[in-house]
Amino acid sequence: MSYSIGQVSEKLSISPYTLRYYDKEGLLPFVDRNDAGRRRFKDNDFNFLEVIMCLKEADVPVKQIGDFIDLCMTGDTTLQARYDFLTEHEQALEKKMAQLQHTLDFLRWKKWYYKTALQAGTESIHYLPGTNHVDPAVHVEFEKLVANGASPEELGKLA
Amino acid sequence: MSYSIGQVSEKLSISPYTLRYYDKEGLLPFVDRNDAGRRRFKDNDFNFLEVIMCLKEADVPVKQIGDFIDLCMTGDTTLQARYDFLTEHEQALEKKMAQLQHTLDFLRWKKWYYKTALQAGTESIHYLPGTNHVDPAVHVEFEKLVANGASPEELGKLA
DNA sequence: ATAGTTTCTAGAGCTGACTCTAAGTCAAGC
DNA sequence: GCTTGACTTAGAGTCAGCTCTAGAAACTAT
Repeated sequence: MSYSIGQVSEKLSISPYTLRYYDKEGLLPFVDRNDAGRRRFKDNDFNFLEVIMCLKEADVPVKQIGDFIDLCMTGDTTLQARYDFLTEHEQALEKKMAQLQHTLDFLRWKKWYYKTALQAGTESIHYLPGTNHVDPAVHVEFEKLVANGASPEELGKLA
Repeated sequence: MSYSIGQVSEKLSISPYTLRYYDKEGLLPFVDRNDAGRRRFKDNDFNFLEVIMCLKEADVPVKQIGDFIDLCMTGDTTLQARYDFLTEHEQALEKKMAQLQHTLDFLRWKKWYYKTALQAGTESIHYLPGTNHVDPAVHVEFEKLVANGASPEELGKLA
C-alpha cells in the first residue's frame, strides 16, 4: 500500500506545500518516488511522520528534527544518540509544562482580580487609596486564599 | 521610584530592543516619559509587564496582547471583556497543556523503543521479520505495560 | 569641559516556518 | 486526442517577532 502526497496531506491535515518543504529540509529522506518522480509514502513512513509531528509539537526546530531523522537513517550505531536526543527534549518539555502551569496560575489570579472587580463594579477597589496603582496587598490576599486550600481555578470562576 | 529602559531590561531579562518594539506595537501606553523624551517606568508598570510576559508565555500574539492593554487603559466599562479575554486564553492554555502531555507520552514511548533496542544492540528487534519496517505489535506491547500500571516516564528510563 | 554610556527614532535586516507561483509533467476520463 | 486535475521543481513572497544600524540627543563621571 502506498500514498500520494495529497493523500498524506489529507490524512495528517498538513498541506502538500508543507510536506514538500519538510522534504526539502531533509525531514523525509525515507520517502520513495515512482518512475515519474512522484512521492510514494509507505505505511512505515507514517511512523516517521508521527515522530516528526511529535517533535514539532514539542517545539523542536525543523533543522534539529532533520538531525534526528539523519540519525535514524544511519542505523544502529546511533541508537544511543537518538535516545539522548529524545531525553533532552523530554526534559525541555517537562520544564516547559512546569512553566505553563505557572502561567496558568497567573492567568487564574488575574481572573480572580477581575472577578472581584466586576462584583464591585470597579477596578478601583484594588487600588491604593487616591491612586490608580494596584495595592500589592491584593495579590497577597489571593495567595492567602490559595494557601488556605482554595484552588486558583475555582477562585477565578464567575458565580 | 522610576526605572530606565535599561534597568527594566536588566530586571526582566528582555532586551531594550524588544521593549521598544513592544512600545511601538502599543503594548506599553502606560509608560511615562521624562522631559528629554526618555521612558520612565513606574513600579506599577511592572504589573502590566508581568501580564504581558504571562500572555507571551501563553503564546498570545503581540497584537492581541495590545488589544488587552487597550481594554485595561479604557477603564471599568471593559472589566467583563478583560475577564472574558483571560478565560479564553485560560482555556486555550489548558488545551495546549493536555496536548503537550500527549506529546510527552509519545516521547516516552519512543524512549522505551530505543531503550529496548539499545539493550538488544539493534533496532531490528522491533522490525517485522525480513523487513526494516516497525512491527505495530511493538507499540501494542508498550501500551500493555502502561495499562498494567507502569508509568511511561519510568519505562523510558535507561537502567 | 569632555569622554563615555545610554537613550531616542526611523527604518532596515534577519530568522523560521511556511505558503504560494510559474512552468512544466503525468495519469484518467470522455 | 484532449482536457482536467494532481503532481513536480525552483524560487519568490509572507508573516511574526524580534534585532540591529545610524545619527542625534542627553545623561554620568572625572
